[in-house]
Amino acid sequence: MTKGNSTKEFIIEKSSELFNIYGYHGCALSDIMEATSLKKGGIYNHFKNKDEIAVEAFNYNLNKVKQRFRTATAKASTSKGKLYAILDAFSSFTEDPIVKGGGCPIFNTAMDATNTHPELKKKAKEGIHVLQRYIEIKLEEGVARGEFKPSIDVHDLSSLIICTLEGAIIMSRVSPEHDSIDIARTHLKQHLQTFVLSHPTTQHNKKP
Amino acid sequence: MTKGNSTKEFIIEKSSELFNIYGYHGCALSDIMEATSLKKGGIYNHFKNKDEIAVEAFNYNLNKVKQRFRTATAKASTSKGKLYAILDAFSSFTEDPIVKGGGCPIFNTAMDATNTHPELKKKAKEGIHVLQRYIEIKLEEGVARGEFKPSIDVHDLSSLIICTLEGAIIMSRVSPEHDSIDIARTHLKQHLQTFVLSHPTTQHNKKP
Amino acid sequence: MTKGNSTKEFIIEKSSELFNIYGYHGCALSDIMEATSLKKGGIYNHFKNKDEIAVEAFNYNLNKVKQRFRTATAKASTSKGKLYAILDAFSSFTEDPIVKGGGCPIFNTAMDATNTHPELKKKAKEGIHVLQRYIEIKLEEGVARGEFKPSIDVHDLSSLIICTLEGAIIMSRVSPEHDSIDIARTHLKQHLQTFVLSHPTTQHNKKP
Amino acid sequence: MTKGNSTKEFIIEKSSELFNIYGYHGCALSDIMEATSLKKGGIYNHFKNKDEIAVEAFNYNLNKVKQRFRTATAKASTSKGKLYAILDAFSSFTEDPIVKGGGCPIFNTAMDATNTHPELKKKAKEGIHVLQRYIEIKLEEGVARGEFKPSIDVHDLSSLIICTLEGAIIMSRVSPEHDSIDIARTHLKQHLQTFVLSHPTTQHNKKP
DNA sequence: GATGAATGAGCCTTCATTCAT
DNA sequence: GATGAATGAAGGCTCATTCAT
Repeated sequence: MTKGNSTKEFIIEKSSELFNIYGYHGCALSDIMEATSLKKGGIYNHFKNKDEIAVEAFNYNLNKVKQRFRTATAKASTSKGKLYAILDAFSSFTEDPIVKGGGCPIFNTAMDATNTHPELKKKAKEGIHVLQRYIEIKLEEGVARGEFKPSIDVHDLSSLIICTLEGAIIMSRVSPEHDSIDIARTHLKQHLQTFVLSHPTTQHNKKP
Repeated sequence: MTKGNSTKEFIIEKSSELFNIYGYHGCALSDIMEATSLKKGGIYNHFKNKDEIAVEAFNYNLNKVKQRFRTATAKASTSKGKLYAILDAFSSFTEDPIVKGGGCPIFNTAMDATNTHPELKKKAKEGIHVLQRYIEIKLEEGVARGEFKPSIDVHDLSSLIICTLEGAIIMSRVSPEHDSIDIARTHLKQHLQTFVLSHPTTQHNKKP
Repeated sequence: MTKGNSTKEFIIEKSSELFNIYGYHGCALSDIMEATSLKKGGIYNHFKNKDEIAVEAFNYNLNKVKQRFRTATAKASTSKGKLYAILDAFSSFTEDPIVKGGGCPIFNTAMDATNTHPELKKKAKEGIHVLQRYIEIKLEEGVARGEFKPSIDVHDLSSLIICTLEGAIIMSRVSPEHDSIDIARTHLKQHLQTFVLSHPTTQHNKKP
Repeated sequence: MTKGNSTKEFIIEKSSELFNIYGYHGCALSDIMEATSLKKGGIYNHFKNKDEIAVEAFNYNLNKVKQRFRTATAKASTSKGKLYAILDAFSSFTEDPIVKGGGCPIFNTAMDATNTHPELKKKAKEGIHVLQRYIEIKLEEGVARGEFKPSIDVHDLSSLIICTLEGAIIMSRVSPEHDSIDIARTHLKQHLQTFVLSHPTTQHNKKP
């Protein structure tokens, strides 16, 4: 990696944190300058404008999210294991944040960019779609493997999983003292046990 | 109400939309000037700074949210009816937005203000707490009335309802073409039927 | 005149000099700030951008040019007198500049804006057209009054007068030690004597 | 010619167009980079700064102007022929521009550099002087050869020719739809016929 | 109560230039 | 001889805020 590339990568890394923390409008170039110890010109040598930095920073964060899910599912051999690993991966966003500022960078960007930055919003939307498709595929595989009931609606179920856990992540971000993410995860696991798994493990979930 | 007060109210109304659409940093005073057809001085006569407008605008939106829940639950006579009305009220955020810009203004503000505006974040957090407490009370009433099982954990259940539906509202805001909010609501109703209601109505939910 | 208007007028006056001296790109807002002792915001309260200042500054200078021609021709009662007054007015640009920086602000702007500022170029072009039309009218009047030969081509003659004198003004601006403007004026007067006036005064022009 | 020299020459060629089109302040180094497909360093290897490029670019254009006059006069054998060729050469600036951007690069630079770039202004002034001297010499030769009247003032006549035609060239640049250059040329030829040539050809010029 | 004029700080971006590689 | 990375200064413009009127 040349010096230029590593500097560019460095700017993206730092910016990816700043944008996740402060949002697009809340993160000024002067913040990036300070975080990177570079001057304006030094930054603009690598990007044609702030938008380009923001987009690349988003891609960087998106990859980190994907990576976390890939790593999590890779460890499991069964579809059930993979599905549970996905739930756990979502939960991990709270204890072990993907990026400084916390929460899920995809949803953070989605919220930040809606109504203010069409290009970034589009990227975030695509990110959500990728995430949902990732879960759908795991569900389809489970059905194909006979682990999950053929009657399940993979679209609806993946949507439900994302909404429930992303909602909980946001709530945890605002109220870290609450256990919203655990509640959400526990609930979803119970739901999967009851309605999705072909051969549910006998267990006693006390939480409704 | 004096003329001054009504002008102030007018500024708050307009600002409440702008802040919900663009966020704190994304909404400039010049936007408020344009929306109100007032000049700088005309606005600063009523507020000491932008923060004060933002806080009052948030309160204004928070009241609208509360009002919608109150109106919804008032129509129902049973606890189950009230609880279902709450779920429907959440869903209504998408078809019939509380405020221009869509979504839930409490969560919108929470996302926008975390890491950027401590005072506003605190207000949003309190708003979420009020919302959760409101649902808890309805659950407690249902238990007291024998409609809901005494075994339910009202804290966990209220948390789950909010996370699931707020997550879905955000997803709908970003991807309006998805039916995430209906999926979430249907799921929660099925869950309530199965695990919360003391005397569930017999019904055949096909969706898992 | 309100304070605002007088400030705006003041900015235009100062800018009209700066733009004539340095051109559009050569005159920075900081120059206008210094010349007016105002800060950026104070200037932008009166104009929406630099272009608007430049256009109004051009109009201001254009009016000064028109005024000089009007004043000059007003003193003469015959068409010949008016025409000669126009030639003298052009010459006066050199000894008694219309605006700081010298030359003719219309042609200065025309040169400055061609290829760099379409809107300003258009204004300058219109200014030249107005100037030419002004001379044409004086020529037509002279023909109508029987002072000028009916055979003259007012378009060609007005074009010739402007080109010759504007060319000389530019040359004087670059080489003030040369008498190019006098040479041009003398030549044109001789030409008018010989070819335009119906009843030329007998005189002995020694210059070819 | 070494590779370095040819690169330098290439930069000058490209820059000479850009400066003629946009002027000194209007032509950024980034424009030269784009036009030459060279990077910053590649340009600064050959010039110590932008000024040096501008000066060499001016010289380059000045040479092209000189060349056009030399070529034009070389074809004629009589002084009258050479003088008329000079007038035609001026006119050719409009139909067949010396350099992209049109007009006369000497006067373009003179207008651009007055008040903004002393060194460049001095070069332009020298260029005008060279041009005037060139015409004076042709006039003197004509007198010596008995073609032109001995009474003519070569200084005044050369000044008149330049002013008239350069003024017309500028006017053509701003208003290409006008025939200012033809009007100017026709006028000057008639003037030469009448007042300069020792043995004028009988002809009937209809234009005054 | 509302205006308009003014400010200072900050915004994103481009400038010409330098220099190690 | 050419590059790419970096800089400091300056570019035009918008920000939230103040205050005399």
